[in-house]
Amino acid sequence: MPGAPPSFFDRVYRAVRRIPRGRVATYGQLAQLLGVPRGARAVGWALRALSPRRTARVPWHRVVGAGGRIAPRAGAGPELQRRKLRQEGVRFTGGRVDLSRHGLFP
DNA sequence: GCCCTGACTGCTA
DNA sequence: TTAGCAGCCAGGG
Repeated sequence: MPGAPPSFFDRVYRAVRRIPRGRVATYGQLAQLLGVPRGARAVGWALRALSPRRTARVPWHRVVGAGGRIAPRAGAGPELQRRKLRQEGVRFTGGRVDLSRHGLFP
């Protein structure tokens, strides 16, 4: 809706929804896409503010930490996130996502 | 308008 | 390899 500038939250959600199935992006990458290279923390803050309703629409599980590490403080639990990613065909190596294969920017 | 919090990141010991 | 610290950004009280 023009005239209503999307807040930082909406931008984060939109960027997350752009992540194709079977791919993952890091907080830093998302922040960079939003024009805030060092706003990884802000991205985490936005995802944390996700409402249960939004959680079903936003593939939050496709967002991982630097190096493909699963955020240890994931709201729904790192196990659930890892499980969802595996269901999408994402491979884990040593408990980390292989960004070389599934990264948004391989 | 100030202070605190937070699902991060990178460096150093 | 693991642990701790400081820096960065945005929202809420």
